[in-house]
Amino acid sequence: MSKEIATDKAPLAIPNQAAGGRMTAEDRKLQILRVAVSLFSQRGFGGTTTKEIAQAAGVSEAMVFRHFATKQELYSAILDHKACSGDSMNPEQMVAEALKQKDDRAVFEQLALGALDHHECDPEFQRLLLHSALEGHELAEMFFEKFVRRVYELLGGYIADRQRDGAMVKIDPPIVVRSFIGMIIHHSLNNNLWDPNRRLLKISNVDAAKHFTDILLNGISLDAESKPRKKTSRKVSGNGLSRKS
Amino acid sequence: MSKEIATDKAPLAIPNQAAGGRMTAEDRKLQILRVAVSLFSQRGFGGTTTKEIAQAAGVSEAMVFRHFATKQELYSAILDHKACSGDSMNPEQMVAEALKQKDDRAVFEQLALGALDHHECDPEFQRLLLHSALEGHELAEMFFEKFVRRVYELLGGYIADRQRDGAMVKIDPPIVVRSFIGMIIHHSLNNNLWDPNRRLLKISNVDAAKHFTDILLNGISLDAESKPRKKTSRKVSGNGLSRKS
DNA sequence: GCCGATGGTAAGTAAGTACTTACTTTGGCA
DNA sequence: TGCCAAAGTAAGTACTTACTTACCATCGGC
Repeated sequence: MSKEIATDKAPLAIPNQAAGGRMTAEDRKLQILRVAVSLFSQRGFGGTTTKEIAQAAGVSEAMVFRHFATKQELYSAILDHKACSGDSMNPEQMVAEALKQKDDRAVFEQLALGALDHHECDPEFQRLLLHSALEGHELAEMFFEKFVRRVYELLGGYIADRQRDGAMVKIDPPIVVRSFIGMIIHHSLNNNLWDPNRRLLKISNVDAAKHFTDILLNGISLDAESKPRKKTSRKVSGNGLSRKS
Repeated sequence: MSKEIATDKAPLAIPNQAAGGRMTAEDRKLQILRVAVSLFSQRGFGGTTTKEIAQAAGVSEAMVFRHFATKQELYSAILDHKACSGDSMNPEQMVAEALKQKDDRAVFEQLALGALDHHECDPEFQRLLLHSALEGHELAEMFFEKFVRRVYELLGGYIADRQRDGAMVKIDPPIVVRSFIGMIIHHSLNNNLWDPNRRLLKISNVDAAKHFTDILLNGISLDAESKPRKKTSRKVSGNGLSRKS
């Protein structure tokens, strides 16, 4: 009662040909891959059977194994395809111009908007990535090394630069990066996973990017008293646990 | 070659009695539950077999089914136990004092520190919750309703209050909450899932809580020029995509 | 010392599971 | 037209899965 296949016999997402018809090997392989992406992202690797994949693609199980030697190979092919294909976002070129001009607001806002849009139009990717991270799949590690680390270096480097310029407070740059990426990823995760119908917060990506950038750059406090803004890192009083009045 | 049981025959985490010995039903049930928590959090529901659970607990598979009628029931019992037991953190009482005194820094910092510490000493919970959210288990929804929503109401209410006081800029409170929670959860997720050996950022929970609070309250910019701090929500210039010099 | 309740098990079963084999259909082209 | 490589399948195989059944072992009370 819980497991229902998206399509019972009619194949979904046929690249080149009419439903039910015979396809070229390449087209069929791509179609199986796409179907598998959808199922894996919904149920994870262990939760998806090769039979389900075949059914959803409208072919026999043997066809799945003609194109992908093992289920594991199919899974890897998916993550490869997702991670390496052109639709993967490229942070460097996305903010290259803003970086050059040292336009802080544009740097952060564009990065946030790019990530939010990307996650919105390809929510499967985030689920897939989470599944593979939880299952300890090597491809999650690869994504981390090839993408996450790069973003940290890019943004962290820029922040260090701006600190030298005297334009930003001297907090360890990785902490700032983590804070900002945290706002973005967590927001996407909320939209895609926890709260898809936006019960807690309904906001456009553009506005979200703006506000996250606003908060990062300027904070939310207004009373000047609590803002000893100098170039040294601010010291929080004591342990911050019991300040009276 | 990939699946290894934590213990091959010696049971782990025996509550009351020596290994191999006979236990009371209650003790055994609790032990099986604990073992299952560990396995489910590592491999997820679909990725864990009842045989593995039995082996790790040092009993026969039949014992698992004596205490829990089905695998699903065991899973639910785990999430129930995790969500309802006393070790679940209570945000209200955690920051009650700080709220009363309107000590912004203490409110956010204590909440952050509480959450980070909680996630650190019980990393299984976060993994379990993610698995159940991805698998669409009802208990994820329950957690969301009973915990996440409450935090949003608590913090959001406080922020609205402080905005009325003229102490905070007028951004929609849920956005501020999402930003802050995002920093915290994402940081925990990095520590527990993506980067357990802290390659990108090595920082104590106390320091992390301080810095996240710092950033939220004060931002990172130093140049006064870019900070038109008035009580109306700041307007980001144009679309922020191509500002020249 | 034996007895019933309870903790515990060995050895199943039926329904999956990933993956294979031996076979049939089809479309393009010499 | 006829042929053959490639697309496709039905029906397996060997193994694992969640779950059962029928049977022991041990402990406390009489």
